[in-house]
Amino acid sequence: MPNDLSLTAPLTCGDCPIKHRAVCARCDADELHRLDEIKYYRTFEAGQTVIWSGDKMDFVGSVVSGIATLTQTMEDGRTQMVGLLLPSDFVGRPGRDGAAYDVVATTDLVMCCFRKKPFETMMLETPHIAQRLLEMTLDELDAAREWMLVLGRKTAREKIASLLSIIARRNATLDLKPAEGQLVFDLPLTREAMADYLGLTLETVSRQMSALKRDGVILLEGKRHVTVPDFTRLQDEAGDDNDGGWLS
Amino acid sequence: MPNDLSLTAPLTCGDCPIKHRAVCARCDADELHRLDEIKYYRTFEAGQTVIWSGDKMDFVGSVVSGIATLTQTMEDGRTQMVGLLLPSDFVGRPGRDGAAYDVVATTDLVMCCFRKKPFETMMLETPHIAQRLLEMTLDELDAAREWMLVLGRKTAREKIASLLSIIARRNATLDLKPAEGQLVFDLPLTREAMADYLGLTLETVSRQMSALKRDGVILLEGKRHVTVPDFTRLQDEAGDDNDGGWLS
DNA sequence: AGGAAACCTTGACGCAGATCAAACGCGACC
DNA sequence: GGTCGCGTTTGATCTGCGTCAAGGTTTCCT
Repeated sequence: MPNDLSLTAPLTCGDCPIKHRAVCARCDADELHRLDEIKYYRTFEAGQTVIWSGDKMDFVGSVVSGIATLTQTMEDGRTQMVGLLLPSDFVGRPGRDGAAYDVVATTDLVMCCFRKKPFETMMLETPHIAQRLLEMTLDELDAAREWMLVLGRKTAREKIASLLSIIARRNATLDLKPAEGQLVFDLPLTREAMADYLGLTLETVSRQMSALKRDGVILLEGKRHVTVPDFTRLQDEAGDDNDGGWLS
Repeated sequence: MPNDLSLTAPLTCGDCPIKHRAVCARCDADELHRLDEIKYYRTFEAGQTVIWSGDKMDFVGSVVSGIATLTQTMEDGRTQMVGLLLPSDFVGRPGRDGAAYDVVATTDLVMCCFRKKPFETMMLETPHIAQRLLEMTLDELDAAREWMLVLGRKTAREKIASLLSIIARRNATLDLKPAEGQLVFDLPLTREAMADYLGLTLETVSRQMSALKRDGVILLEGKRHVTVPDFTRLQDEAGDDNDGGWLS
């Protein structure tokens, strides 16, 4: 039950400097070597756009470090974030030429890219890669659908809680203070980016963050440093899609 | 640019009685034959639940006729539809045992099913199937993300327009009256199901339908028979994600 | 035909969140 | 130090949609 908008195991490749959270058991040395041959790295500064929606996209790849967002924009300027790319997440779509969304680096970003054509031909030759990619895509689909529930049916406070849960869970290994059952992390998003993700305005996000702090649900030091209760740890049985349950 | 929550080309199989909207060019007779060997049909009545979220799911398959919905429900009863399954759409997830959503037949429904285990082993042996499935899943992902924009940023009126557009486009070949640039079809959803899809209440859906009718944007005969302007035909160049543009 | 159960429409009212507006904190740069 | 710009907070007000409630239609059952 992937509760996370971008919780997908990465494609493994030879010498990427990230610690992959999951490894594809089926990959053998040959495939890794061949992936290494067609890959290269790109770096972006915070705020830079990686790809514009509609642009020709000649690579696929995954995030090595930093954070990027996928957003859609309407003609009148309303925007909705449709995905959050954290380290090890995959971007791009074998078989499609144009990008479907804007991809923007919200922090400094390093991506491990594969040129699309050779990647595609390799996919045709090595079934494992297509199967791995299918698994990852299905996880993303689950995550997108879970987010539809958040967008369609949750209150502002619940939306914030859902987002903080996701980010906290992804960063858990880095910043966990296990003794206290709390997760501590730095928000990698501005209030505006949070609002774009949650289908809210930045003012509402700010107000609800203040409210959660006032109510003692979360701790805020400065604007970005957050402490949230770790419910995956404290009450693990209930399972399901209660997003922490930390609302009143 | 798939503008449609469930616009995916089907997996081909030998003798399904549906007219597949797209055919997998790579499938050869062998594969079709093998698919035929492990498949069977199931029928459901309107209102029946195909699978409950969390249940063990021992098959995958696609819709032959009728309409089904994928919905998620929170503990307190709030529900959000996360997918609409029209004829030729695929359900199920090779590699996962439990169903992630409730699947409910909203009309009488015929499904063409494949037992999951043999389907999976076949997928391992025939790469084309995994690749076809990947394409379909990527289309679904695009559709889900487009729906996130609808849920997060559109007004009630726009949401209704988006939904009617999608259904009209899927049914276009059936009910098109090309001379007049209009699409005519019968709504296969109750007001409540529409509300669940759009993140609204059924009252709001009803009011907005009445308003669109009053404003002359759509025609309603009875509660279900609808005529909408066909903007994909009238103003095709602008393209993009203007959902018909029939507001104001 | 009568009655019940779905399904749909319409009205009155209230509230969550949007909008408009002002001001604060903080780092960067002169 | 001053001031510019950006991100953020907070307040006042407005409004779209939810909520509650009543009544209408259609279909189906006895």
